[in-house]
Amino acid sequence: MLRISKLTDYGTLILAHMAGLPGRLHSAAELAEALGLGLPTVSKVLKTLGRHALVSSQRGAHGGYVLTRAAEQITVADIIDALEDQPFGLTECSASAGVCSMESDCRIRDNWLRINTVVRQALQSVTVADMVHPDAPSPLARGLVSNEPASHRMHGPARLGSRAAATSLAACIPTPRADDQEI
Amino acid sequence: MLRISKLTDYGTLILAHMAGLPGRLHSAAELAEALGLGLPTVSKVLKTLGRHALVSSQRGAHGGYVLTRAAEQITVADIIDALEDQPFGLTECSASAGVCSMESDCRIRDNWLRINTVVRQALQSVTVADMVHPDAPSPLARGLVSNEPASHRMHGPARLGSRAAATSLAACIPTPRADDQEI
DNA sequence: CTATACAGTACCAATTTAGTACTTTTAATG
DNA sequence: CATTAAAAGTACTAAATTGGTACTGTATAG
Repeated sequence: MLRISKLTDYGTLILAHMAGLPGRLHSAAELAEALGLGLPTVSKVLKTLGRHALVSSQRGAHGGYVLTRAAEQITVADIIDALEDQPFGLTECSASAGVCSMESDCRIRDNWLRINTVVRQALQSVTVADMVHPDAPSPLARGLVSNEPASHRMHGPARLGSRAAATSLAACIPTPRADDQEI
Repeated sequence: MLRISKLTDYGTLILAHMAGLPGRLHSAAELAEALGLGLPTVSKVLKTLGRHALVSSQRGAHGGYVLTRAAEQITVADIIDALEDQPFGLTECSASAGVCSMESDCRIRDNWLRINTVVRQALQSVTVADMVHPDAPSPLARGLVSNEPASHRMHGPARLGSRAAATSLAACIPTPRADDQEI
């Protein structure tokens, strides 16, 4: 139904909460309490996030979890990759391969692959840090086209400068059409 | 799991196939045969598409379905809206309202709303016609930034010229980050 | 008036997802 | 070194969603 799973949603909540008090250890119990979620559930999410190296854990008494990277460097796409078990892709045939039945030479598939790319890029453009800071407008809102990206965006590795011309999603409004309805 | 349902996928196949032979009536049986799908399933999809006015039906002997609009004016977003029963939105709280439990003042939600918008725009930018024509590169691929949009794109209503500066999704590569992994 | 084809409803089966329980391992601390 | 706090791992149950089918009704062409 084109939804992320609840666990993934919890993941964003948990990481955002942890990002609010950086450097500190957060026990699963503390997070469950703060977010109003069940302890086993929070625990499960954190374990998975740990397995994907988004948080690291300290076992034993006074243990807990910490973010392994700065909140600015954890994207929504990362969280989805960690918590959704199937590989990313809006359709089965575009996520995996060779499942498409027949006919139409599957030009369709090519289009899904492209759509996937765009969707994924949208998800990669939002970080946990964006979720936390109330003041800073989200990257989707602020005009990133101005060649001065938000400062906290600077210390990520691999910022392909080559595509600097179009870093804004807000500015990226593809031609809307006919029955433009509310979201 | 961030997937569209199979029925929605079938919907794109069916509509694309119909778009290949425009003006003609297509019976559910014919489509099922051509696409290698079960007749009841195809029938179900077509009924739903009919209810959402993407196809119209002719009952009785030699009846069948036709597209109600030009293939250029049916977007992937339209198909999703018709066939997925829940309202569009990547998270429950961003699709509906007032389900968010507590805490964090839900700045999170705002961000999801924005992400939704971008994703939806991507889905709105691809039409059934794009799925069919093998030669014409998809709008996601071709550089729409060039101020001459593909001709078939012209007869849609409401083409907000004001945003003409950035009509390309391909050009819209938001700053990629750290662990850029394959899709 | 019969055959064909859509319309609607309801149902069943299978998959996915969410949440829970229980056991094991690790580390801090008195 | 025993106790306690906390994560790790595994497995299971229950609920929700999805996909597919069956059956009954209605319209139309010939």
